[in-house]
Amino acid sequence: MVKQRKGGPRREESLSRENIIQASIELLDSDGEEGLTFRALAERLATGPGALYWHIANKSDLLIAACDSLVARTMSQIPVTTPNETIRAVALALFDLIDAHPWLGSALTSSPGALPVVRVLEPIGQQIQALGVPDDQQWNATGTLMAFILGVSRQNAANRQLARAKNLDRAHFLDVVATAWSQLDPKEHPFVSTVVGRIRNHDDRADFLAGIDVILAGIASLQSNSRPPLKRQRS
Amino acid sequence: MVKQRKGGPRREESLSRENIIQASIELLDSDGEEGLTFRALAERLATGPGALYWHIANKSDLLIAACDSLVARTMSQIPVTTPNETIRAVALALFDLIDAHPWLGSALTSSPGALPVVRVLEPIGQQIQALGVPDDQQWNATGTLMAFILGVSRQNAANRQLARAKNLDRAHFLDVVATAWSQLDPKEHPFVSTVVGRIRNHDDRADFLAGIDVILAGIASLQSNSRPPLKRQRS
DNA sequence: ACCTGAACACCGTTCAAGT
DNA sequence: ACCTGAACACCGTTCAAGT
Repeated sequence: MVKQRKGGPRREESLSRENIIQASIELLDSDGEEGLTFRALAERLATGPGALYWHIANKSDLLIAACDSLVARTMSQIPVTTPNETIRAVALALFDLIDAHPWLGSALTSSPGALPVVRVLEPIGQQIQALGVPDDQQWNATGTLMAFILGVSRQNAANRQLARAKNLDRAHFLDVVATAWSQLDPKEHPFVSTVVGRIRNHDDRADFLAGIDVILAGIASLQSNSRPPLKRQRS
Repeated sequence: MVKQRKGGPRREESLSRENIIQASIELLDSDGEEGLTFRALAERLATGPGALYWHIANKSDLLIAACDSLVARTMSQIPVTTPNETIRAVALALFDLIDAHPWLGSALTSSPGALPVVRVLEPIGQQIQALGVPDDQQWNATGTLMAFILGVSRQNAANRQLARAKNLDRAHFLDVVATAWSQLDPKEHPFVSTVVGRIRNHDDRADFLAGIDVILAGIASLQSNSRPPLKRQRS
């Protein structure tokens, strides 16, 4: 709406990488992932689309930078208590962050080895080390947790964006799924039939925490057994 | 290349939904996710882009249909043995399928309650029931497994598509990540520093199976809550 | 009923030209 | 050094017009 240029030659309002990143976050939060276009961003910053390319490499670069800005701030605020509690805190913080900014989901997916992912992987790995997990199992334990945390958070974000794109609220979204599932043949879908009733009032956040606890229990039980409890024979 | 029209008026080659879906799969497999455009698809089928809309609703509809075609075939071929072995077989089959067709990753993400997901959820839930997990924990156990399986498979697919887009093979891709991680300050990243050496030769498939076993162990240990979990797993 | 293909309303990115 | 904005090479989707 208001073009900053009008007011006067304030140096602070000139284009900069940080400037552009913050404007991108606002745009992504207000208009969703497909709301971030170079034209819309340029208009908000009262410039032309080409000018942005002086400060950022491309759209992927911009998305990762916007993502890292939020992830860095969030992860720096996690209190460290016991290992399991800290892992739960990191997991929940990321879940809530992605829930509040669904576009983070795809940003994290498309930059697997980049800084944002490291900011989550590192504290979880440290707590796995603090739990006393043997060296050769640390990667397995941490990777499993990490995959679960990112997987759930991203699917949650995707659901939210999907509902938004179709102009459905959460209740309607779940209703569509529940209705579809209840029309399946119960003989062929005994499991889905038994859980379909719980779909409408389930709590994504509670389910997420329960999953974290299943994995933490698995990590603990693999350690406490002197012999490997789940020996695989063949694929 | 060859326009079917030339040959003659073969009725079998006229446009149909099934026709379009199979051509889409070929296009997605050969050219990747961004290779599927209505113009390219129309050219391959020797027609115009508008004609496709007579048979399919939109691009999302097309992607889900193509996805379901592959998932249905794969899931129908899983042999049912013991619960844990069957769960591993389902998980591995989906992992390998998405690995071979990375575009399945986004197709599954963008249709959470749809048929393709149900085809995986149902057999896993059935085996969780067969394991004797109590009713009120079945959703938790199945959902945790499902989230992990889809999460890992999708990230794997995303990595593959990322590497493809940058014209990197797997070795180079891992090298980029390993190099970036080894340049981080080891004091601030004690965990990442210890695992960076194993990045270049890790096996995604083996890591995936190890994660499945962690979760299965967690499910087993949560069931026998009071006693130490020394139950034999081969049922 | 089914197909055609031009047209609409967009994209990300580039680049000669400006200051 | 930094910005402008037209231009390029695309998209998904629509729709009047054809058969």
